[in-house]
Amino acid sequence: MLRSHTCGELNKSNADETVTLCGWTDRIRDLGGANFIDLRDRYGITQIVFAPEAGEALLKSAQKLRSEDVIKVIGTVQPRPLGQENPKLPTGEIEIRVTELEVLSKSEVPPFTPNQHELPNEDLRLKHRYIDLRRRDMMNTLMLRSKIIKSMRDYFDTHNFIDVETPILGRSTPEGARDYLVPSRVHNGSFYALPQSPQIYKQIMMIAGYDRYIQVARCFRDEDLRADRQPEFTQLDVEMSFIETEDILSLIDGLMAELAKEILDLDISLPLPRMTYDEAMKRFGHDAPDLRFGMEIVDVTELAKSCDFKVFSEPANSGKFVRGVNAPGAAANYSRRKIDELTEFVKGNFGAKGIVWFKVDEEGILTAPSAKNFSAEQLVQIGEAMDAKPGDLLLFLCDDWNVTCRGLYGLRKRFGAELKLYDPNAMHFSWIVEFPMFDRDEEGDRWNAMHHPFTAPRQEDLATLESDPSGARAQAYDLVINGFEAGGGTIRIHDGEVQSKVFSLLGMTKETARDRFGFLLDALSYGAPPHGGIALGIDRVVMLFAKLSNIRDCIAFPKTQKATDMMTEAPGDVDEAQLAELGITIVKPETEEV
RNA sequence: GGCGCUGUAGCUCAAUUGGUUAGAGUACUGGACUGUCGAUCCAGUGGUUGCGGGUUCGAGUCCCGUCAGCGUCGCCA
Repeated sequence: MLRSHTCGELNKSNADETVTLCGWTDRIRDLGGANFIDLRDRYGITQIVFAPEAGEALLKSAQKLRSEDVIKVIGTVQPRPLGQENPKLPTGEIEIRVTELEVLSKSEVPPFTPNQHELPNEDLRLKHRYIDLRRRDMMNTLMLRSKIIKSMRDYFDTHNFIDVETPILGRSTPEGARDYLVPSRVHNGSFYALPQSPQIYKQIMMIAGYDRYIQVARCFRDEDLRADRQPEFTQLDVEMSFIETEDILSLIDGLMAELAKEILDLDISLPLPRMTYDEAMKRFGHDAPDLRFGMEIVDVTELAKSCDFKVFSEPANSGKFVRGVNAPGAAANYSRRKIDELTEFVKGNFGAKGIVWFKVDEEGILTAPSAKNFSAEQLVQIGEAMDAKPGDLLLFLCDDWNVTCRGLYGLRKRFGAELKLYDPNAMHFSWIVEFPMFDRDEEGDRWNAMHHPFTAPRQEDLATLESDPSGARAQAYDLVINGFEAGGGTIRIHDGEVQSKVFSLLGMTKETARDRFGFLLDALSYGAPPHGGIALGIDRVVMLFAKLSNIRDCIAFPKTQKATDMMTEAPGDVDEAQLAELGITIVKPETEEV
């Protein structure tokens, strides 16, 4: 070891010890006759002092040090002079009187420093990630991530789970997200696919009799990025045999309670609240609602049917919906111009036609340009339905179910943040259960699996599965934290007959099913236990526990929105020879005529 | 693919309705300073205003295109 101690551990009890420290020079305070340097490593900061007593030469060489030089110093631990302690540092009551200095590595002038107050632009941070990762915040986050993953592993180990690694090079499956493909050299023209999740492997582990499996698994999906989505991400993948929905939920309940306690010292009461998918869509317009605040959606379609205001009555009487939200106390701060902005927001993002709004005045009366279209009684009824109080702003969308859901979800989310309707430190865990088995294909009248084609329907929906597919509910569940889908899973079909029914509803013939999932169907036919599982998005869990607003900040080397790595500049070109070996020719896209 | 925000010194930002030589803090360079801790003080270097076009007597500012980062919709079983 080059060092005897780290920069975070020395205190008064080490007084007079001779120590050797290594680290990066953080802040340098050169007073001419004496030089104070904050020496930094992962563990903390220790002040080292170059005093004239140690010799002119030493002081001179210390004065040549600059930001981010890596040095080794030998010196004695001394209590700081009275009144010179730094209460901000755990090591603040001591300092190191340096007797020897060795520069291990000189640094160029860095484009930014880990201690600066204003964070540089994100592209610069990503390009020089090795400097960004030196920042205390990043170190804390990555250490937190490590701790969370260790807690997860410990929890499942205690519950008798086996950690099994599954292949990264797999086979492309046609359902779901786009695959990342890897060309085969040995089989020119054939490709491996990187796993979107270890879904099929973990089911096969169940069939193989490993009844409790976990894996911290890297997953890959070639889809567009978001603040909470990266093309490669990490899942805590779990699967169990001989269990029902209840077993998975209570297992994960226990994990969440343990994490909340260990990481945040937070007591959460179990079982975590549960809400059906239908209820979530009705009350919040989304299957991952942020339940840290209210502002629920209210359906006033019935009221709207009988009023003279065509914007309300026409959609209401033609099978569409009039639904609204109450933005509490927002009337004063939302001018016509700001409401116009909200209108553009729902038009542009969710395909709504516009917003009908009312402000509630001091007497509790609804006022708006469109109010003249309503009788006084109708306005009162609307106000009551919305639980309107003086100063509130009521916003309505009149459209089909999906547009009202999406638009009001968007408005609710926006108001939640703008009106600070929740404590940003609050943590709300809940389950959304009973997802539909199928949803309608956008183009044709085909059914799509809402989760994946191996998801089991609820027992009580088995009989009507084929007669009423839209009413069939799945044994599927999502864990939602603060409005983020933190995980999701299902109980799987282990019965060949049910599986065939589902395939045929999805428009798959026996032959297609066999072609696509033959190996799994084979496996299922050789003695498959009832099984199910869940996958938690570790990046998102860490983001939420660390109170961050994007998952890039809890990933050491994340990718940009265009899925590039700014540090390594991946993806990059490869040699012609490499391509030739793989039998690949690049077809340049035709340049369009101007 | 659509929409939006951002892009000015190494970094973080400013620059009035489009108007003189594009400023400040910090970093950097040099100097002063023996108790600092976001050290202080003095001086200095540092600019293709992302890139390309256009409008104009004149563009950091307006328009068009383009690139990059971020947010979001589509997409993500």
